Amino acid sequence: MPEITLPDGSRRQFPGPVTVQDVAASIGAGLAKAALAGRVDGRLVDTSFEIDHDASLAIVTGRDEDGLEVIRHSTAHLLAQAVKSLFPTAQVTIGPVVESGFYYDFSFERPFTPDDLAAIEKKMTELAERDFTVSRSVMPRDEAVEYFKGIGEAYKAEIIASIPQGEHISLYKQGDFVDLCRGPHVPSTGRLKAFKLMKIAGAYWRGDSRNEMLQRIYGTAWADPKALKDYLHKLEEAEKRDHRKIGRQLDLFHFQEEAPGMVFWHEKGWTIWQQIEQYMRGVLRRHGYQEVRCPLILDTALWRRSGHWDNFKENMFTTESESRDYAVKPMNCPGHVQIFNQGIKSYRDLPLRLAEFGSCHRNEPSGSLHGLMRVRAFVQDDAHIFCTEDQIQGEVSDFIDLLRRVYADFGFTDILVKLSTRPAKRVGAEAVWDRAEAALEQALRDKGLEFQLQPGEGAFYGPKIEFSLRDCLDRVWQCGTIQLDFSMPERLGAEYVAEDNARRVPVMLHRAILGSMERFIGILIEHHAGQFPTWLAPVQAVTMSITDRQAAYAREVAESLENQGFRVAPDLRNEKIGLKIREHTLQRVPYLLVIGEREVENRSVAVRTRKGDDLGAMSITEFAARLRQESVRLGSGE
RNA sequence: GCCCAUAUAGCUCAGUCGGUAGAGCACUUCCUUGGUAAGGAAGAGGUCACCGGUUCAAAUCCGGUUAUGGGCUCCA
Repeated sequence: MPEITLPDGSRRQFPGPVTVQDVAASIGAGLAKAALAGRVDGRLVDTSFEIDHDASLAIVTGRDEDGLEVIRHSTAHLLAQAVKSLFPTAQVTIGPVVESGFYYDFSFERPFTPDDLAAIEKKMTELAERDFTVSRSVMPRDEAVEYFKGIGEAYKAEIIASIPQGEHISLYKQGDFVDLCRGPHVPSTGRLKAFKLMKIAGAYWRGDSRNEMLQRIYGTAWADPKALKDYLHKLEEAEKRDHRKIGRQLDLFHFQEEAPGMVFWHEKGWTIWQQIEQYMRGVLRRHGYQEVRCPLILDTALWRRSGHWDNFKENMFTTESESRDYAVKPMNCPGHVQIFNQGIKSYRDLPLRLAEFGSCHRNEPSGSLHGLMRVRAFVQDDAHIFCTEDQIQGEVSDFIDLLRRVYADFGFTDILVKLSTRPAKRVGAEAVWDRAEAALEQALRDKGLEFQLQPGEGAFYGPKIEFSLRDCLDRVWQCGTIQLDFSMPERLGAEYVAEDNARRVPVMLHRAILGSMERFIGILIEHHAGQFPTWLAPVQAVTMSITDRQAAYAREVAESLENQGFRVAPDLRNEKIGLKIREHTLQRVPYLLVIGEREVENRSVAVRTRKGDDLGAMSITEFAARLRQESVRLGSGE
């Protein structure tokens, strides 16, 4: 006599074992039709799952996050079924759910083409309409290995063989297609009615670049056609915010073939850069940093001592002169240690914070370059803090606070935080790593910050906290970071005189707030869709004459505002005011100042915003006050 | 680096079966002096990414290189 407790707290008695489907049907026909899965005592199960004891149950439909996940997972199976049906020699591997969709990796003798993709999608629709029942069965591991070997699915057999012996594994069958899967799945393929295959890509078997390359098909799936349409529309909108597109439209920067992964900054893009750099200088000044500047190339011997040569020599640019070998710096830290090493440092000098807008070059893999986000030549807002072990906690804590204030000034509040711990390839003693990792974790916990743990993802010299932001397509890019380093100071001979007159090696913290200027500007462009806040806008206002008779006054107003430190340009062209408004609006200039006979007479300007709001006529002084209020470099660290 | 795709005017793109390249916008000149998102006319502009091959003939077909895009791997 199982008693089922539903999410609203109501209870239902059943005379004997019941399935999730039965319970849904007992509540209502509509729910029975919408049920995709169930959550029994917290565990996600198929609608065919039989409940034989008192339990809590939530019916999962397409409206739940869980339901959407089930739909996506089942659509991945539908994809595999379609591929096997059209291309019987293709072998299936894995097909998980990802953000807003799913993918499935196949091994096949030739690459899939866009035509194949269309044919596969058509076949999927057909298979969905035939409404195959999706049924679950269980098999001992060894039997499953033999089964998949028997039907020629070598990859599946390999995956199952890596599951511990003696365990039972579950299989799902729809039509004549059988796949290894933990489930749950939709009751039948007819429940899948809003999906689209998005793209074909290569992916290594088991994510290892030494393995063969499989063919990955990405798709998206939703509870209903409207949700699918909304999603596709959202993607189109996101494309309009692409920083590469806006960079061209707003004349901010360009790339060209002779300098792959290296940016040509145009005046307007460089103006934004300068605003950010000046803002950051203010931040550094108020927070006890000294700004320095080191050589761009250094003798290879120094990179050998720092350990970078062993780890990254294939990604470093090198040059040679008068039989001396140099490497172009990929990092600023060895340079900063050289500055620290000048003169004798006392514990009284610590913490010593050296900052640099450090120009770095890294020969990144050609396939990884991506607009401003991943480049080969970039500038880090880098700094290294030399301190004692006792000072770590406070420095890390202060840094996190500072970073969050700076990000807020740029309009970012949604920050992803990750803690990365010791990698396989590393330097330094285990006990040192233990302390370093504990220190970072403690700092995060003290702030009550949610973070994701990434075991094995740390730098070779120490663990790190990463702060990431998302681009217009929700791709995640690391920006800020703080990394502990107990190794490099020793390798490069840094030391200070302690209170007891002994020589000690300082701890070094590597940290960047924005990360790389290039990447940060890329994210900033997408975040604001090119509509930069006034304090960052390359051109803050344009004065526009209506006829040639107002040219002198329009020029005078622009000059007056320029002299007050604003970025204002006159547009005196012999064009209609409508055209000027259109062009400068498209250029996302925050304020458009219309100047006709009336304004000349009153010594005023008629102000229009890029959003189309008419603020009416005001005096130059009044407008300047408004501009001034919006142009102050924001408040970080005040 | 690996897989797939793409490369035509400053930008966005068209170019069928291989027969010496086209549109819109932008640009230049002229007309127009017009009050809140495109006034009109004329003109100029291309070694079809680069190298090689097939062919009487290549933007077009084939091979290679480079770059870009989407993924994968990597990311101090």
